Amino acid sequence: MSTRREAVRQALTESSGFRSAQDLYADLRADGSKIGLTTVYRALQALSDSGEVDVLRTDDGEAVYRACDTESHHHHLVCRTCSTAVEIEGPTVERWAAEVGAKHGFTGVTHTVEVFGTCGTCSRRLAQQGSAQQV
Amino acid sequence: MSTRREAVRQALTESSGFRSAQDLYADLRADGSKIGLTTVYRALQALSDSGEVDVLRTDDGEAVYRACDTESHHHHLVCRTCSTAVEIEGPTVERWAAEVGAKHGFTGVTHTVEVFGTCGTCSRRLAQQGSAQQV
DNA sequence: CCAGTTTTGACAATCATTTTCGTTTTCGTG
DNA sequence: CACGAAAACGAAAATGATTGTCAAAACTGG
Repeated sequence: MSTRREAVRQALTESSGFRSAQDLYADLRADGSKIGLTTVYRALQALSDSGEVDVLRTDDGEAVYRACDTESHHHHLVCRTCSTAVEIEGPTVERWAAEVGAKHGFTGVTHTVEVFGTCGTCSRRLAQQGSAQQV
Repeated sequence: MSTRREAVRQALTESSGFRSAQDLYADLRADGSKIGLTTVYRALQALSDSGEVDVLRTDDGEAVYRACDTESHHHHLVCRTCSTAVEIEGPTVERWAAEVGAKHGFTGVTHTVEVFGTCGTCSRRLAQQGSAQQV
């Protein structure tokens, strides 16, 4: 609804990867916005509550957000270097998780699955830098 | 090596679920130990570096640890209520993750997979409380 | 333009985790 | 056993992301 929240959603949409609240705040300020950090957090909270953005935690516990194309259940293939993410479906995994849960008598089974790696672009760039010392 | 680290490992082994550093610190102090919080963090850091314990992040970003039976790659089926965890293998998932990564040109592909649910014991208890109002 | 509600943002407060740094233990060696 | 270096400790301060507080600003219907 509000303009601010829209601005945050917009900033998030401009990136194909996951961004942290602090990142987005920096982006928006860099673009000249006078938005406050608190508002960015509030907007992200609202957006994730409504399912409009996906959230996940980095290894050091920081929350990162992404505006995905689909709001239906999916997972991500994330580049460790540039953080770009590809949305992936995994019917195989969905079934597997449900079965594993049931087999052990668990109810209300859900799961989190994220795949990490180095995307093609970053792989090539890193390989070049590694061999030719082009810094 | 050190006695303190051994105490932390021990405290962790006594639980079948994931515990946070703060939890373990409280446990140890409750048992009369004079260990410091800093040491608990250091021990957990060392233990996870050496692969002796598994770490994952809760939804609110807190790090939780578990002393698993095997040091080889595996995943967990975790109870949302009591945090008890079962170690699970998922050859299907391993293959799937590798394929997905390769298909999109990613290299050095890894993945995180955790399954959550309510374990049988907790399910029954919650069901009873729900129907009979036995609080 | 006005009273009331919602949104905002500066600043303070939280809380897990990390650093810092002086003290205590552990250990190898003479 | 004694001694000094190195490793381990722990209390307290620092850090950094996130949340709470609260007064000012923007928006609403009338």
